[in-house]
Amino acid sequence: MNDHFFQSIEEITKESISCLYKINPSPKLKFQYTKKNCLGDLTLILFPLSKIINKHVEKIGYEIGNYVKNRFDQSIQFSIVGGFLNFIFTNDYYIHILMNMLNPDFYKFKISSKKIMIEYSSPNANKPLHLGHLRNALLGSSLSNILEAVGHKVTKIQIINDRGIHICKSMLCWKKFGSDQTPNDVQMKGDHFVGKYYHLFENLYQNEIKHISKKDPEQKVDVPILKEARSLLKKWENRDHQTMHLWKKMNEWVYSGFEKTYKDLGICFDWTEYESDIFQIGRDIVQEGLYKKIFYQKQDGSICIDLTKDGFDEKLLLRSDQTSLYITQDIGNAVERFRKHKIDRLIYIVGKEQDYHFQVLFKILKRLGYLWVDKLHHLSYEMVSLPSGKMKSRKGNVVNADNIIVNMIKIAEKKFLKKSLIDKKKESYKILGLGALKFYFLKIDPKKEIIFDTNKSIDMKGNTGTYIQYTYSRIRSIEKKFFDVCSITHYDWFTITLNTYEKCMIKILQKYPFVLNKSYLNFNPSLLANYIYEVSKLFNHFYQNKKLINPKNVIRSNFRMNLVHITGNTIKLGMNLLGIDMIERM
RNA sequence: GAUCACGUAGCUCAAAUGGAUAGAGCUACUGCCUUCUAAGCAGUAGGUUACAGGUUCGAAUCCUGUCGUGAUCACCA
Repeated sequence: MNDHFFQSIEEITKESISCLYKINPSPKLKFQYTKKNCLGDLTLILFPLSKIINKHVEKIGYEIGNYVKNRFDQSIQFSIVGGFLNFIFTNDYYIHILMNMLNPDFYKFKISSKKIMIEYSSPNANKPLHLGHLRNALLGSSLSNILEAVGHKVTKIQIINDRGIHICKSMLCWKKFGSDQTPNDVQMKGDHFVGKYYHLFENLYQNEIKHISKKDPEQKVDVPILKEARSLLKKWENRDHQTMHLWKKMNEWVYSGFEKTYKDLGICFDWTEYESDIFQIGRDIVQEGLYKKIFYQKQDGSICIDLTKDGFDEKLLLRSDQTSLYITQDIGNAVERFRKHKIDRLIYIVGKEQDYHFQVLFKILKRLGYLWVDKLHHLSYEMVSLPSGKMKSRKGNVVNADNIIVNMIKIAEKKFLKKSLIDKKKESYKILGLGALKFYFLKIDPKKEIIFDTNKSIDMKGNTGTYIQYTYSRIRSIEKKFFDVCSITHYDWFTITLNTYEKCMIKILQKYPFVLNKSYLNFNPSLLANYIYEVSKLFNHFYQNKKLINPKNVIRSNFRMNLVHITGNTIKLGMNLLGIDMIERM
C-alpha cells in the first residue's frame, strides 16, 4: 500500500507548485468539491494561479495535474474544464478513503483546544420559556456539542434574570390575588403558575392606563398598580424579610418549571448565574474607568462614556443615584469570567434585538484596555415569529415551549400509530416528536427568521428530522438483516468496481470533518443539519436503486455493509451533536 | 428619521465565504411495494436570486443607490 493515499491531494498540489514554479511560500490554493454535474471529485480553481504564475490556465492545469497523478501512481486522474482542474478519484482511491473512515481516528478531532464559555437561554424568572428561548437554547446546546466535538473544553452557563421590577409584578399579583395557592394546589408547572400572575399584572396595568390621555404619557408611570410594584421593589432592595421570602419561594417555583422544560429538551448547563448575585459587579470597574478618565461624571452624578467617535452615542454606565444598569453588570461579569475562569473565549447567544448592546459593551471593554475583547463573540439570531406576526407578551400571542413540546409528541404518536411503528413505546414518540422540532429549528440559519405555524405543526416528510430518523432506522434494520443472511469476510475490496451511488456515498461521508469544522468556525449548527439531510437523501437514493445485501456476492455485500454502517454512524453522530436522540427501530 | 440585519421557485429552506448549467423539500400531477422499513424512490411543473448600476476572468454572495420587511435608537432588560 502506498503512503500517498493518506496524504491529501491538497498537500501534493502545494508541493507541485513549489516544485514546478519555484514559488515559496506557495500561494493559498482554492480548492472545492467538484460540482455535482461535473466529472471529478476535487477541484482546484486555476484562475488565481494563472495570475501569479503568468501562464495560461490550461497549461498550468496540465502541469499540476500530471505532477499529482504521477505522485499518486496514476490512482488520481484529472480533467481540465475552463479554469478548473478536476481531480478524478479512481476505484482504488475510493476504497482507500472508505478504509480510512473505518478507522475510529477519522472521527476524533483536535482541531483546537481552548477553554470556551458559552452563555445561552438566560430567561426571566417570571414566566415560562417561549419559542424564542427554545431557539436560543437549542442553538446554544448544539453549538456547545459542536465545540466539544472539535476538541474544546466548553463551559455552558445560563444567567437568570431574577430581580427587578418585572419580578415584583408577578409577586405583587400573587400577594393580592393568589390566596396563598401554590403550583401544587392547582396542578400547574411552577413557571406557568407564576407567569399567570405576571400576565394578570399586565392586564390590570393596561386597564389602568386605558383612560390616560395620549397627551400626557408620563402619567403612565404613576398608575396605582405600578406604584405598588415599585414599592415592592424598594422593599426587595432593602432586603425586607417577608419580601425576600416570597421572592425566593416564587423563584423556586419557576426554576422547578424550567428544569422540567430543559429536561424534556435534553438541555443542560454547567452552572447558573443569578442576576441578584451579580448585578452590583462592574461598579468598581466603572469607578476605575472614571479615575482613568475613560468615563466622565455628569453634574447630576451619573457616569457615562462618550462613544460618538466610534459611531455610537453616549452611554450611561451608572445612574445619578449610583445604581447600576444592565451594561454595568455585563462589563463586570465579562471581566470576572475571564479573571476567575481563565477562559480563552466567551460566546453570548442572545437575540438580535441586543446587537447594539453588545457592540457597545465590547467597545467599552476595549476602551478599558482589556486585551481579550476580540475573544468575545455575540452570536445573534433572528426572532421566532408566528404567521400572524411577532410574538408580543402584551398581545398575548406568545407560544410557550412546553405546549409545543407536548403538541409535537402528541402529533408523533397520532401519525405513527397509523404507520407500522415497530417500537410502540412512549419513549419513541417523544424522541420522534422532539427530534422533528429540534431539527426544524436548527436547520435554519440563525440569522434568518423562523416563522412557526403552530397549526401546520412540523412536517414529517422531506427535509425533516423524521426523514433522517427514518433513514437511520432503516440503516440499522438493514445491518441486522445482513447478519442473518451473510457472513463477514476480510477486506478484499480492490476487486470491486464501484458504481456512482457508492462513490457518492463515500464522497459525502468523507466531508464530515470538513462540515463539522465549518459549523464550528461559523458557530452555525444549521450547516451540520443540512449536511446530515444530504447524507440521508443520498443514502435513500442508493438504497432504492441498488440491492445492498446479496448472499451470492459476499464480498460486495460486506463492502456495502461497511459503507452503510459508516453512514448510520455519521447520521447518528451528527444528530447527537444537534441534541437529537435517534431510535434504532421505527 | 438614523443605524444594523434580511429579501432566492406559489410556500419552507440550501448554495463549500467570489467559482462551472442557483439546488432540496412542501404543494399539484404521473409512475414504483410478492423482493433489505413506500415516513421511501423515480419523473413533470415551477427562477431576470427585490430593483438599478458598479468592481473582474467570474457576483445570489463584495461596493453604491432605490424599494420592501424586521430590530434597535431609555437613568428598561
